[in-house]
Amino acid sequence: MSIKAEESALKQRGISSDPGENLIVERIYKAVMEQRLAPKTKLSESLLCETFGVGRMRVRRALLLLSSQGIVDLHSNRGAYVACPDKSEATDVFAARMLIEPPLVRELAQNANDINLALLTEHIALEDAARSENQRTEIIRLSGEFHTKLAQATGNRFISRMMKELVTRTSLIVGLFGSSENATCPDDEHAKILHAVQAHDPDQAAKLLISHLDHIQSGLDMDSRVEPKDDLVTILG
Amino acid sequence: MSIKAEESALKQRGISSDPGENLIVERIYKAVMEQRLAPKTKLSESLLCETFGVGRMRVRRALLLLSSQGIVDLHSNRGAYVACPDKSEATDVFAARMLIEPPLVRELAQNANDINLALLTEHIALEDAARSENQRTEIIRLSGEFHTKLAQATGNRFISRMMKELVTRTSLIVGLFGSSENATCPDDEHAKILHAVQAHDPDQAAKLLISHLDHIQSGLDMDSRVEPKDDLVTILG
DNA sequence: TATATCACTATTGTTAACAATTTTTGTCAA
DNA sequence: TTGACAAAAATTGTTAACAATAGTGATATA
Repeated sequence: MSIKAEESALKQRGISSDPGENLIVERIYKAVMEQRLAPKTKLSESLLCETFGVGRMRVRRALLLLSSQGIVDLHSNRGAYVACPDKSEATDVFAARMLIEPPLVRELAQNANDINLALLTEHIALEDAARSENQRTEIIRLSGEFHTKLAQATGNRFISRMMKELVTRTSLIVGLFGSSENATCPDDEHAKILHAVQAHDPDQAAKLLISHLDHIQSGLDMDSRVEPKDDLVTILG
Repeated sequence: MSIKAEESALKQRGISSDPGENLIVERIYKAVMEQRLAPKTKLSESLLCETFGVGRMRVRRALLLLSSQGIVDLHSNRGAYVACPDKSEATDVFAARMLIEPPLVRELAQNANDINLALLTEHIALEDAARSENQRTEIIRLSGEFHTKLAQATGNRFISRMMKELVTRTSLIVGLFGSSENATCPDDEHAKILHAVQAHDPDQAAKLLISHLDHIQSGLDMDSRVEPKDDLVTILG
């Protein structure tokens, strides 16, 4: 299905009236979230044009947007590359999450909205399903998106956007520095956090969240390296 | 001084190797922060091209970046307009700030870095100066930027970016909904917050910050309206 | 006078050709 | 073989012409 077709399909449902580079952005975002696109992978304009069946203008706009979200780096006259966070950025990302997420779940535990909590329960079911079927990329993506959905449950668009950005960065970081074994944290931690939220226990929710983040961070080896690989057309298709 | 000249000047100092639409972005950002650019003001491409002496491409890239930061809204085939937050967005902005800023100043109060605190002291001096000289736009901008600099004092680039975005939005909101009298909060509140931070008193710092935000928010009248006006060339020059 | 329609203008969106830069390739000499 | 240099190719950056759309005003009609 071509981009244009998808776009007009969305338009009919009234979902998107804005330019269609969002689809390119979303696909690359998803590929990064699933760690199918390794850091430093080059995203050449011509390749993306062919892959998505779109003109160069769209691709360039998409790359600019992705760069403003920190997902790709633009090097003048040299093109776009998947962002490659270093140790110091990794530190910042986790520090930021440690700052924001505890008050976030505290807030949720206090002002629980049943509908949104139901969505989270549903999400955890998806995670479990993916885990039991051993779908690596799904597990990775859903695992990150749990935190995004926590933020969405507040109903606050700014908090949602911030968390989405931080989670995406985290995905890059885990891909870069994560030792292969715990790339997938063997998690019921998400479920426990959700339970604490549902039990209206802010302290417990915050405590579990902090140890969850600690757990993820301590599973990183800041001296690992990974090489870009694979075929872009396959990855993004 | 033309954009190109400014840009190469920056380049020489090694500050910016990326495309020069950043300068356009920064100028519009600043104009918004100083409430010289009212919400809904149209930012036409041709006018911006002339104003900044730049091609259409640069302008369009700048507008796209500004839209990704929520500073302008892009309407398909109709152009770019300064963002006009509604009541619900205003609520979200303050809720987000209430969530993030208290832990932020707590963190600062605990891990105070003398150099960064000195910068904040300096900033407050600037605010005082602007106030005593009655420089309206300076006061407004500096007043907002105090919070941005609080975030910068953490040394965490993500926290800084988030706060910068929230503060910018706040500026738009205060411009829209702020009753004219307290457009400038008669502030020693910033100084008090800083003192609490310097005294390593997280609780007090957080408490003062919360009441400060409450103060700003309660000074808003959610039924006000403002009309776009003035000459863009003057505003941005 | 009010309203609807149509042509016109102004503005934005898109494309394709061109320019500039980087990367690669090939050649030659040490 | 290695290194430096130069030409060629590939890629990105820019510009300008063209297409499409929305806004404006005039005209005609009820």
